[in-house]
Amino acid sequence: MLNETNAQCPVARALEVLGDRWALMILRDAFDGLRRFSEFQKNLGLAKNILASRLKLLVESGLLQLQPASDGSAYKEYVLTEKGRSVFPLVIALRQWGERFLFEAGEARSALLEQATGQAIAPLQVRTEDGRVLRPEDCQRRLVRHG
Amino acid sequence: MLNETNAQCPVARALEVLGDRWALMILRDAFDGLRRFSEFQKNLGLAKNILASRLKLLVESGLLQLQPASDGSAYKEYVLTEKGRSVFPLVIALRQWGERFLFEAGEARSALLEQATGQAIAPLQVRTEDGRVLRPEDCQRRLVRHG
DNA sequence: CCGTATCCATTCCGATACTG
DNA sequence: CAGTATCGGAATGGATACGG
Repeated sequence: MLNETNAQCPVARALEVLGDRWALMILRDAFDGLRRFSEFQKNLGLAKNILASRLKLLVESGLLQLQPASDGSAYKEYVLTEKGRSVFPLVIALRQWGERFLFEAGEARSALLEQATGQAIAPLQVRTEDGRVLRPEDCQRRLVRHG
Repeated sequence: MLNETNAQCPVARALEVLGDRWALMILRDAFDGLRRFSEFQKNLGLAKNILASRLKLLVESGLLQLQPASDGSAYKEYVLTEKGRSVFPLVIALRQWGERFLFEAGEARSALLEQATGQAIAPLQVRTEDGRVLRPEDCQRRLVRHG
């Protein structure tokens, strides 16, 4: 997918790992606390061979890590690494965008922002380091390229 | 891709639109100021028929909008709608994650956060509405489901 | 339970040629 | 310039069977 220009683009590189159809769904479930192969499979409803290959990719990419099962059983668990946990803002961005634009009025949107903490999440905003909110128009032609 | 469980998940819905191999790359370029068919094609290096179908999808999904060309030529331009501009934090999240984890030390990372504004972007953080930083561990089992 | 191996259907993508 | 039409190959996904 990457040509020479885009090989230097961090967005393009990130999409090489995360742009897959299942990667972010698996990570979403991992953030939800899922760890076991069968849990992912049940919740995602995808074929086992596909799940196996995606999990392997995520492990190889360093987003997930295989660990002994926490319940003492003989099996392994897939747990997020620091690199994987760092995808959190991305998943939240997806979630907020989906909530805002992809639900009809009738679909109980109000409940969607509630968390286990009982505390709503504030909308993600892009800010400069001095605290100003940065809008897309403000950084045209510099989002991608280096020079 | 969506089963019944995930059809109600805003992350899954968002990925139905944005999880495509090209959608976020096109939007990235749109944030960079690209508007014309040929500009996208040149920068992304994908086949014209593919680009045409993706642009059509993005227009149908309400992320892009066809407008008369700003330079007075006879052609049309693809410009971001409000819905499309709202993907901005997501692209920034991708970018920051890519910069942090997908570049080696030798690859001039320092320049990557510079913007046209000359001002660095602060790392995106997920916060509750009362201002506390929210980490993934804090909201297990409530990221996706409603009930 | 946790995968791997195999097979098949479908979808996606790139290249090319063509049109207004 | 901005697409559409067509085609072949590659990648993807699902189902099933099998093994540790």
